[in-house]
Amino acid sequence: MNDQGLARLEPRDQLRAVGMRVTAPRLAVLDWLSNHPHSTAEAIAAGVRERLDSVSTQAIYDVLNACTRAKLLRRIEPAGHPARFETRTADNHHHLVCRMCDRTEDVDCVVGFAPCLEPSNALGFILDEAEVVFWGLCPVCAGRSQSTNHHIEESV
Amino acid sequence: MNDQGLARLEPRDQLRAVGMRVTAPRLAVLDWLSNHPHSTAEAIAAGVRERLDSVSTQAIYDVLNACTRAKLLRRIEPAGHPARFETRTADNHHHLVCRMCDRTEDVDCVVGFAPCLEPSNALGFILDEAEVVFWGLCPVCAGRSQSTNHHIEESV
DNA sequence: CCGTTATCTTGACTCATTCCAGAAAACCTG
DNA sequence: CAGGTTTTCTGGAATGAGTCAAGATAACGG
Repeated sequence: MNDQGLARLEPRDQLRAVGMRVTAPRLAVLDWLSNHPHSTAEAIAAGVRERLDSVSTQAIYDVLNACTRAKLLRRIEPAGHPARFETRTADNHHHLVCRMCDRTEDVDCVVGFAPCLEPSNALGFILDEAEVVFWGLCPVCAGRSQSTNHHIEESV
Repeated sequence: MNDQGLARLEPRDQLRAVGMRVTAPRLAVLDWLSNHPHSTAEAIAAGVRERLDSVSTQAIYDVLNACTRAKLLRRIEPAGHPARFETRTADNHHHLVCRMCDRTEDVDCVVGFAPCLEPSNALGFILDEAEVVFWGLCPVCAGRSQSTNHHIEESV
């Protein structure tokens, strides 16, 4: 079973495939994330509690850590933000993050499969991952900040 | 005065150039960082206290934040690690981080000046920075982990 | 040298996350 | 499908990195 295959399974079978026990909190977390990628632990906890009505915060963190270790989830940690999680683990894709509203979106590799995985000079390091975060403003915030600036300019 | 020029000035003159007051904690932090790039706030505090014998932790954070805002310093925050600071701010270079010992080194842009600053599809985001972190093992840790594995294989 | 204003000190506090010990539940086994 | 093992979950305390706030101190501009 390769990673690509794993992603197509139901949460229940994904857990079985990596030898993890099937529990309600795990199913709920995986299910929530498949519909709400890039959620924080807090948002996931809120979503999971909507349908399980009682899950400890610690359980959420345990589930996220166990699934990340088992490669069912991927954790991203944009500078200055709490960690976010996603179910898309099969490829080394990257992220766009809005500096204003924190909206986070996927972007495919810039150059073929592993972009930039060969830096100009690796100084002897043995690399296993190239993590790329593009920072900027999402279309909504870009529009808003422009109109805000406009407003400020007018009122000065 | 452009950014390249700033970098060549003494700390005292860098501060003056951006209109900040010259204080002992600021001089000590800038001086320490020019000799110890990629230090954490804690390491910087320790270094600064060696020659100032009394600086509050809050002062260290204030200095780091003020200088980062003024672009005299750049802050990098590798996932799962406390923030690190460096004086090299004139270019958009990237970093190698060792997963084992946290050693952090600079690498130049992979492709020309702003590598990857154009993702395949920016989804309408207006980007201002492409942050790249290469994760792996530094030469020392790679050597050590290889000999460790060897040892394990032998002992099994 | 003085006044203004930025900076520093001290100490409380937040946030995201982890650690711990015991209770509960999932899986294997017969 | 009951019993035993082992993993996972609960509840509560604790951690690390960093921020907030109020008053004391010290840079700079005149």
